[in-house]
Amino acid sequence: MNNQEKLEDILFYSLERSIKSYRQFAQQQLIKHHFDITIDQWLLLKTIRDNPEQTQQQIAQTIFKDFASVTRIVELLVEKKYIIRSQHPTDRRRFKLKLADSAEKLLSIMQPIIESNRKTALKGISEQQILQFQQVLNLIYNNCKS
Amino acid sequence: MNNQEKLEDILFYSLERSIKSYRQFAQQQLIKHHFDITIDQWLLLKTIRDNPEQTQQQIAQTIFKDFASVTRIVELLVEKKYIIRSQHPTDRRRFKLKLADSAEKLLSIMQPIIESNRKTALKGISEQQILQFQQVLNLIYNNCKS
DNA sequence: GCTACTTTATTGATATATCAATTATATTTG
DNA sequence: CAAATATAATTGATATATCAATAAAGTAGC
Repeated sequence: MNNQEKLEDILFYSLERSIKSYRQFAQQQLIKHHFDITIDQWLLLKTIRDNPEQTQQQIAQTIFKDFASVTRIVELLVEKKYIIRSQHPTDRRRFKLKLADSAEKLLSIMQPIIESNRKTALKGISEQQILQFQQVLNLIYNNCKS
Repeated sequence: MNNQEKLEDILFYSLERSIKSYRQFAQQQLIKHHFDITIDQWLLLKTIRDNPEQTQQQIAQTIFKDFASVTRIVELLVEKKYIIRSQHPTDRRRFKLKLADSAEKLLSIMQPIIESNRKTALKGISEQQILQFQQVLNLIYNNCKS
Protein backbone atom coordinates (compact mmCIF):
# COMPACT_ATOMS: atom_id res chain seq x y z
CA MET A 1 0.00 0.00 0.00
CA ASN A 2 2.74 2.44 -0.81
CA ASN A 3 1.61 5.02 -3.31
CA GLN A 4 3.59 7.59 -1.31
CA GLU A 5 6.09 8.47 -4.01
CA LYS A 6 8.71 10.92 -2.88
CA LEU A 7 8.48 14.44 -4.25
CA GLU A 8 12.20 14.61 -4.96
CA ASP A 9 11.85 11.67 -7.32
CA ILE A 10 9.30 13.43 -9.46
CA LEU A 11 10.90 14.97 -12.49
CA PHE A 12 8.37 17.75 -12.83
CA TYR A 13 8.91 18.72 -9.23
CA SER A 14 12.62 19.24 -9.97
CA LEU A 15 11.66 21.11 -13.10
CA GLU A 16 9.42 23.52 -11.19
CA ARG A 17 12.02 23.94 -8.51
CA SER A 18 14.76 24.83 -10.96
CA ILE A 19 12.77 27.26 -13.05
CA LYS A 20 11.47 28.97 -9.92
CA SER A 21 14.88 29.34 -8.39
CA TYR A 22 16.16 30.76 -11.66
CA ARG A 23 13.30 33.23 -11.94
CA GLN A 24 13.78 34.38 -8.37
CA PHE A 25 17.49 34.73 -8.82
CA ALA A 26 17.14 36.63 -12.10
CA GLN A 27 14.44 38.93 -10.71
CA GLN A 28 16.56 39.68 -7.65
CA GLN A 29 19.46 40.63 -9.91
CA LEU A 30 17.20 43.07 -11.78
CA ILE A 31 16.09 44.62 -8.51
CA LYS A 32 19.66 44.80 -7.26
CA HIS A 33 20.60 46.78 -10.38
CA HIS A 34 17.61 49.06 -9.87
CA PHE A 35 15.77 48.10 -13.04
CA ASP A 36 12.10 48.90 -12.72
CA ILE A 37 10.63 46.09 -14.81
CA THR A 38 9.99 42.40 -14.25
CA ILE A 39 11.44 39.50 -16.21
CA ASP A 40 8.12 39.10 -18.00
CA GLN A 41 7.96 42.77 -18.90
CA TRP A 42 11.52 42.49 -20.22
CA LEU A 43 10.53 39.52 -22.36
CA LEU A 44 7.62 41.44 -23.83
CA LEU A 45 9.75 44.49 -24.65
CA LYS A 46 12.31 42.25 -26.30
CA THR A 47 9.64 40.55 -28.41
CA ILE A 48 8.26 43.85 -29.63
CA ARG A 49 11.71 45.03 -30.55
CA ASP A 50 12.40 41.81 -32.43
CA ASN A 51 9.17 42.07 -34.37
CA PRO A 52 7.14 45.26 -34.01
CA GLU A 53 4.49 44.14 -36.49
CA GLN A 54 3.07 41.37 -34.33
CA THR A 55 -0.48 41.53 -33.01
CA GLN A 56 -0.82 41.12 -29.26
CA GLN A 57 -2.11 37.64 -29.88
CA GLN A 58 1.00 36.76 -31.84
CA ILE A 59 3.11 38.21 -29.05
CA ALA A 60 1.23 36.03 -26.60
CA GLN A 61 2.03 32.95 -28.66
CA THR A 62 5.66 33.95 -29.03
CA ILE A 63 6.30 34.46 -25.35
CA PHE A 64 3.97 31.65 -24.38
CA LYS A 65 1.54 33.74 -22.41
CA ASP A 66 -2.19 34.22 -22.29
CA PHE A 67 -3.81 36.99 -24.39
CA ALA A 68 -5.16 38.53 -21.20
CA SER A 69 -1.74 38.58 -19.60
CA VAL A 70 -0.26 40.31 -22.63
CA THR A 71 -2.97 42.97 -22.51
CA ARG A 72 -2.14 43.66 -18.87
CA ILE A 73 1.62 43.62 -19.26
CA VAL A 74 1.36 46.01 -22.24
CA GLU A 75 -0.84 48.23 -20.10
CA LEU A 76 1.84 48.43 -17.41
CA LEU A 77 4.57 49.14 -19.94
CA VAL A 78 2.53 51.90 -21.55
CA GLU A 79 2.05 53.45 -18.10
CA LYS A 80 5.79 53.23 -17.51
CA LYS A 81 6.26 54.92 -20.90
CA TYR A 82 8.37 52.10 -22.29
CA ILE A 83 5.82 51.34 -24.99
CA ILE A 84 4.04 53.80 -27.26
CA ARG A 85 0.64 52.48 -28.24
CA SER A 86 -1.15 53.97 -31.21
CA GLN A 87 -3.89 53.08 -33.67
CA HIS A 88 -2.91 50.58 -36.31
CA PRO A 89 -3.02 52.30 -39.72
CA THR A 90 -5.19 49.74 -41.51
CA ASP A 91 -6.83 47.54 -38.86
CA ARG A 92 -8.77 49.45 -36.27
CA ARG A 93 -9.06 46.46 -33.95
CA ARG A 94 -5.33 46.46 -33.49
CA PHE A 95 -2.73 48.68 -31.92
CA LYS A 96 0.66 49.67 -33.16
CA LEU A 97 3.16 49.00 -30.40
CA LYS A 98 6.50 50.74 -30.51
CA LEU A 99 9.36 50.78 -28.04
CA ALA A 100 10.11 54.19 -26.62
CA ASP A 101 13.73 55.32 -26.75
CA SER A 102 13.89 54.79 -23.01
CA ALA A 103 13.00 51.15 -23.55
CA GLU A 104 15.64 50.67 -26.22
CA LYS A 105 18.15 52.11 -23.83
CA LEU A 106 16.87 49.99 -20.96
CA LEU A 107 17.17 46.81 -23.00
CA SER A 108 20.74 47.70 -23.91
CA ILE A 109 21.89 48.28 -20.38
CA MET A 110 19.99 45.24 -19.12
CA GLN A 111 21.49 42.89 -21.65
CA PRO A 112 24.81 42.28 -19.84
CA ILE A 113 22.98 41.54 -16.59
CA ILE A 114 20.63 39.11 -18.31
CA GLU A 115 23.57 37.33 -19.90
CA SER A 116 25.46 37.20 -16.65
CA ASN A 117 22.38 35.72 -14.95
CA ARG A 118 22.23 32.93 -17.49
CA LYS A 119 25.92 32.31 -17.16
CA THR A 120 25.67 32.02 -13.39
CA ALA A 121 22.70 29.69 -13.64
CA LEU A 122 24.51 27.39 -16.08
CA LYS A 123 27.86 27.37 -14.35
CA GLY A 124 29.55 23.98 -14.45
CA ILE A 125 27.26 22.61 -17.15
CA SER A 126 28.91 21.58 -20.42
CA GLU A 127 27.81 22.60 -23.93
CA GLN A 128 27.06 18.96 -24.57
CA GLN A 129 24.85 18.69 -21.47
CA ILE A 130 23.01 21.84 -22.42
CA LEU A 131 22.27 20.55 -25.90
CA GLN A 132 20.89 17.28 -24.57
CA PHE A 133 18.95 19.16 -21.93
CA GLN A 134 17.35 21.33 -24.56
CA GLN A 135 16.47 18.25 -26.62
CA VAL A 136 14.57 16.75 -23.69
CA LEU A 137 12.81 20.07 -23.09
CA ASN A 138 11.67 20.10 -26.69
CA LEU A 139 10.44 16.52 -26.47
CA ILE A 140 8.40 17.35 -23.37
CA TYR A 141 7.01 20.42 -25.08
CA ASN A 142 5.96 18.44 -28.13
CA ASN A 143 4.41 15.70 -26.02
CA CYS A 144 2.31 18.18 -24.08
CA LYS A 145 1.32 20.84 -26.56
CA SER A 146 -2.28 20.60 -27.65
CA MET B 1 25.26 45.80 -33.56
CA ASN B 2 23.45 42.55 -33.21
CA ASN B 3 22.30 41.95 -29.68
CA GLN B 4 19.08 40.55 -31.12
CA GLU B 5 19.51 37.02 -29.83
CA LYS B 6 16.74 34.69 -30.90
CA LEU B 7 14.29 33.61 -28.23
CA GLU B 8 14.37 29.99 -29.36
CA ASP B 9 18.08 29.88 -28.62
CA ILE B 10 17.60 30.88 -25.02
CA LEU B 11 17.62 27.86 -22.78
CA PHE B 12 15.41 29.40 -20.14
CA TYR B 13 12.84 30.26 -22.77
CA SER B 14 12.62 26.56 -23.71
CA LEU B 15 12.46 25.71 -20.04
CA GLU B 16 9.51 28.03 -19.43
CA ARG B 17 7.81 26.79 -22.55
CA SER B 18 8.10 23.14 -21.56
CA ILE B 19 6.99 23.52 -17.98
CA LYS B 20 4.04 25.67 -19.03
CA SER B 21 2.91 23.23 -21.69
CA TYR B 22 3.16 20.42 -19.15
CA ARG B 23 1.20 22.33 -16.52
CA GLN B 24 -1.51 23.22 -19.01
CA PHE B 25 -1.71 19.67 -20.26
CA ALA B 26 -1.83 18.21 -16.76
CA GLN B 27 -4.43 20.71 -15.57
CA GLN B 28 -6.59 19.99 -18.62
CA GLN B 29 -6.45 16.29 -17.82
CA LEU B 30 -7.65 16.99 -14.27
CA ILE B 31 -10.53 19.06 -15.61
CA LYS B 32 -11.38 16.40 -18.17
CA HIS B 33 -11.67 13.86 -15.36
CA HIS B 34 -13.85 16.25 -13.36
CA PHE B 35 -11.45 16.71 -10.47
CA ASP B 36 -12.20 19.93 -8.64
CA ILE B 37 -8.70 20.88 -7.54
CA THR B 38 -5.70 22.42 -9.25
CA ILE B 39 -2.25 20.90 -9.66
CA ASP B 40 -0.96 23.14 -6.89
CA GLN B 41 -3.77 22.15 -4.54
CA TRP B 42 -3.01 18.51 -5.33
CA LEU B 43 0.65 19.07 -4.47
CA LEU B 44 -0.26 20.62 -1.15
CA LEU B 45 -2.63 17.78 -0.22
CA LYS B 46 0.05 15.27 -1.11
CA THR B 47 2.62 17.05 1.04
CA ILE B 48 0.33 17.09 4.05
CA ARG B 49 -0.38 13.40 3.64
CA ASP B 50 3.33 12.65 3.39
CA ASN B 51 4.12 14.61 6.51
CA PRO B 52 1.20 15.93 8.57
CA GLU B 53 3.42 17.42 11.25
CA GLN B 54 4.89 20.16 9.05
CA THR B 55 4.24 23.82 9.78
CA GLN B 56 2.83 25.79 6.88
CA GLN B 57 6.23 27.35 6.46
CA GLN B 58 7.83 23.95 6.13
CA ILE B 59 5.17 23.00 3.61
CA ALA B 60 5.99 26.14 1.66
CA GLN B 61 9.65 25.17 1.55
CA THR B 62 8.84 21.62 0.56
CA ILE B 63 6.64 22.52 -2.36
CA PHE B 64 8.71 25.55 -3.20
CA LYS B 65 6.01 28.12 -2.70
CA ASP B 66 5.65 31.36 -0.83
CA PHE B 67 4.25 31.34 2.73
CA ALA B 68 1.43 33.59 1.59
CA SER B 69 0.52 31.24 -1.23
CA VAL B 70 0.38 28.30 1.15
CA THR B 71 -1.94 30.20 3.47
CA ARG B 72 -4.27 30.90 0.59
CA ILE B 73 -4.17 27.41 -0.92
CA VAL B 74 -4.86 25.89 2.52
CA GLU B 75 -7.76 28.31 2.86
CA LEU B 76 -9.27 27.04 -0.40
CA LEU B 77 -8.79 23.41 0.57
CA VAL B 78 -10.41 23.98 3.96
CA GLU B 79 -13.38 25.57 2.18
CA LYS B 80 -13.57 22.57 -0.13
CA LYS B 81 -13.48 20.35 2.98
CA TYR B 82 -10.40 18.48 1.87
CA ILE B 83 -8.38 19.72 4.83
CA ILE B 84 -9.44 19.83 8.46
CA ARG B 85 -7.72 22.67 10.25
CA SER B 86 -7.60 22.67 14.05
CA GLN B 87 -5.58 24.20 16.85
CA HIS B 88 -2.17 22.72 17.36
CA PRO B 89 -2.07 21.01 20.80
CA THR B 90 1.09 22.68 22.09
CA ASP B 91 1.84 25.68 19.87
CA ARG B 92 -1.02 28.12 19.61
CA ARG B 93 0.53 29.96 16.70
CA ARG B 94 0.22 26.88 14.55
CA PHE B 95 -2.55 24.81 13.07
CA LYS B 96 -2.94 21.10 12.85
CA LEU B 97 -3.71 20.22 9.25
CA LYS B 98 -5.27 16.88 8.50
CA LEU B 99 -6.56 15.41 5.26
CA ALA B 100 -10.26 14.68 5.27
CA ASP B 101 -11.29 11.20 4.15
CA SER B 102 -12.60 12.77 0.96
CA ALA B 103 -9.10 14.05 0.24
CA GLU B 104 -7.50 10.66 0.86
CA LYS B 105 -9.97 9.20 -1.56
CA LEU B 106 -9.41 11.97 -4.08
CA LEU B 107 -5.65 11.48 -4.00
CA SER B 108 -6.12 7.77 -4.61
CA ILE B 109 -8.34 8.15 -7.62
CA MET B 110 -6.18 10.97 -9.00
CA GLN B 111 -2.95 9.02 -8.77
CA PRO B 112 -3.38 6.99 -11.99
CA ILE B 113 -4.21 10.14 -13.94
CA ILE B 114 -1.19 11.97 -12.55
CA GLU B 115 1.04 9.05 -13.47
CA SER B 116 -0.42 8.81 -16.92
CA ASN B 117 0.16 12.54 -17.42
CA ARG B 118 3.83 12.14 -16.58
CA LYS B 119 4.11 9.15 -18.84
CA THR B 120 2.59 11.05 -21.76
CA ALA B 121 4.85 14.02 -21.16
CA LEU B 122 7.97 11.85 -21.10
CA LYS B 123 7.07 9.62 -24.03
CA GLY B 124 10.07 8.78 -26.20
CA ILE B 125 12.60 9.91 -23.61
CA SER B 126 15.01 7.26 -22.31
CA GLU B 127 15.77 6.53 -18.65
CA GLN B 128 19.31 7.64 -19.36
CA GLN B 129 18.17 10.97 -20.83
CA ILE B 130 15.88 11.56 -17.87
CA LEU B 131 18.69 10.98 -15.40
CA GLN B 132 20.97 13.42 -17.17
CA PHE B 133 18.14 15.89 -17.48
CA GLN B 134 17.52 15.74 -13.76
CA GLN B 135 21.22 16.25 -13.09
CA VAL B 136 21.22 19.47 -15.10
CA LEU B 137 18.07 20.62 -13.31
CA ASN B 138 19.77 20.09 -9.98
CA LEU B 139 22.85 21.98 -11.11
CA ILE B 140 20.71 24.94 -12.18
CA TYR B 141 18.85 24.82 -8.90
CA ASN B 142 22.06 24.84 -6.89
CA ASN B 143 23.52 27.65 -8.97
CA CYS B 144 20.49 29.84 -8.42
CA LYS B 145 19.34 29.13 -4.90
CA SER B 146 20.20 31.85 -2.47
C1' DG C 1 9.26 38.06 35.14
C1' DC C 2 10.42 41.62 31.54
C1' DT C 3 12.43 42.87 27.37
C1' DA C 4 14.14 41.68 23.05
C1' DC C 5 14.05 38.55 19.58
C1' DT C 6 12.18 34.81 16.81
C1' DT C 7 8.71 32.08 14.78
C1' DT C 8 4.06 31.21 12.72
C1' DA C 9 0.55 32.72 10.19
C1' DT C 10 -2.34 36.26 8.00
C1' DT C 11 -3.38 40.23 5.14
C1' DG C 12 -2.84 43.83 1.53
C1' DA C 13 -0.93 45.30 -2.76
C1' DT C 14 0.64 44.30 -7.21
C1' DA C 15 1.97 41.02 -11.10
C1' DT C 16 0.87 37.13 -13.70
C1' DA C 17 -2.14 32.80 -15.34
C1' DT C 18 -6.37 31.06 -16.95
C1' DC C 19 -11.06 30.86 -18.41
C1' DA C 20 -15.20 32.97 -19.97
C1' DA C 21 -17.81 36.73 -21.64
C1' DT C 22 -17.94 40.94 -24.23
C1' DT C 23 -16.98 44.62 -27.68
C1' DA C 24 -15.48 46.28 -31.89
C1' DT C 25 -13.96 45.51 -36.30
C1' DA C 26 -12.90 42.59 -40.44
C1' DT C 27 -13.84 38.97 -43.50
C1' DT C 28 -16.51 35.48 -45.73
C1' DT C 29 -20.40 33.70 -47.87
C1' DG C 30 -24.79 33.20 -49.73
C1' DC D 1 -25.06 43.91 -49.74
C1' DA D 2 -26.61 41.46 -45.35
C1' DA D 3 -25.89 37.85 -42.20
C1' DA D 4 -22.82 34.79 -40.26
C1' DT D 5 -18.32 34.03 -38.83
C1' DA D 6 -13.69 35.17 -37.47
C1' DT D 7 -10.26 38.05 -35.33
C1' DA D 8 -8.19 41.58 -31.93
C1' DA D 9 -8.33 43.19 -27.71
C1' DT D 10 -10.37 44.03 -23.20
C1' DT D 11 -12.53 42.93 -18.82
C1' DG D 12 -14.04 40.18 -14.76
C1' DA D 13 -13.38 36.38 -11.74
C1' DT D 14 -10.43 33.29 -9.47
C1' DA D 15 -5.75 31.13 -8.49
C1' DT D 16 -1.05 31.76 -7.62
C1' DA D 17 3.62 34.56 -6.77
C1' DT D 18 6.01 37.98 -4.32
C1' DC D 19 6.99 41.54 -1.08
C1' DA D 20 6.01 44.10 2.96
C1' DA D 21 3.59 44.94 7.11
C1' DT D 22 1.26 43.15 10.96
C1' DA D 23 -0.42 40.22 14.84
C1' DA D 24 0.04 36.73 18.00
C1' DA D 25 2.56 33.44 20.47
C1' DG D 26 6.81 31.36 21.84
C1' DT D 27 11.81 31.64 23.58
C1' DA D 28 16.12 33.51 25.47
C1' DG D 29 18.80 36.44 28.28
C1' DC D 30 19.12 39.12 31.89
